[in-house]
Amino acid sequence: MEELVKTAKIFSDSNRVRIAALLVRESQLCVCEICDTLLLSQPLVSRHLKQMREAGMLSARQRGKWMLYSMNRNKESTLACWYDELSRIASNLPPLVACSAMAKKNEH
Amino acid sequence: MEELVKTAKIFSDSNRVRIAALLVRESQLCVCEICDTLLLSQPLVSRHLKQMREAGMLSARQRGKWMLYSMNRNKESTLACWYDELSRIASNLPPLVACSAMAKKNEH
DNA sequence: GCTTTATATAACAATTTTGTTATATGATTG
DNA sequence: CAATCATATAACAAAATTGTTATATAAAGC
Repeated sequence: MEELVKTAKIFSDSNRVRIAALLVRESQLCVCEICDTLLLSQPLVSRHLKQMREAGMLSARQRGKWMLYSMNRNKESTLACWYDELSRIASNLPPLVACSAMAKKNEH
Repeated sequence: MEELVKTAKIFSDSNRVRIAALLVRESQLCVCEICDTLLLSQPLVSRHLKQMREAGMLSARQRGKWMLYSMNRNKESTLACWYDELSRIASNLPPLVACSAMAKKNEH
């Protein structure tokens, strides 16, 4: 039951749902891309991401000064049944505001 | 999205999850059966039931002085994917403490 | 090495949520 | 019709959550 409640707590805030949906759509994003796309403050996004990471919902890996976040596609978990819904929500979110600094870095 | 967040808010509290699971298992219950089975205070259960009813998750019908609550099996909604999980949770809940007064009434 | 950039964390006020106690309502029973 | 029983609601304190502003950390660029 704790697992279900933990997952539900994450999705009980609409900003976290938007972040999750965006990550489902874009696969992998740095913090500033989420802020710029969803028009949310950086500390707020960082904290939401921390909560989602603690719930085992996403993983982070460092790339230079950027932290890249991506959803954990965990088939076993309660999460599975959310993905269709998240994809649907994602289609109504604004287009990605990509991180130009990171794009430039990646050219090298 | 509001629908998903609303449903998640309901399941973000473990007492509401236990109430939902019990209702899935027992089909229809009065308030005092929920209180006695889950060892929760009556006002707390009443308020949780109100929240769940407002979220469109369950229906109530009056029978004498009892209010009988039951889950809405709404296939279309986000709810569908929760039922398996709720059934599993229900199997770990205490056995039903039935309302003896209502049982006696029903004999007539 | 100093500055800039990306992210994390801390500290705070405002709001929401939970669980309790007390009380109201409304049907039933004696 | 007075007392009782089941439920709902109100009022409250405690705890949790959100969003903000300010600051810390740590990598990169110049």
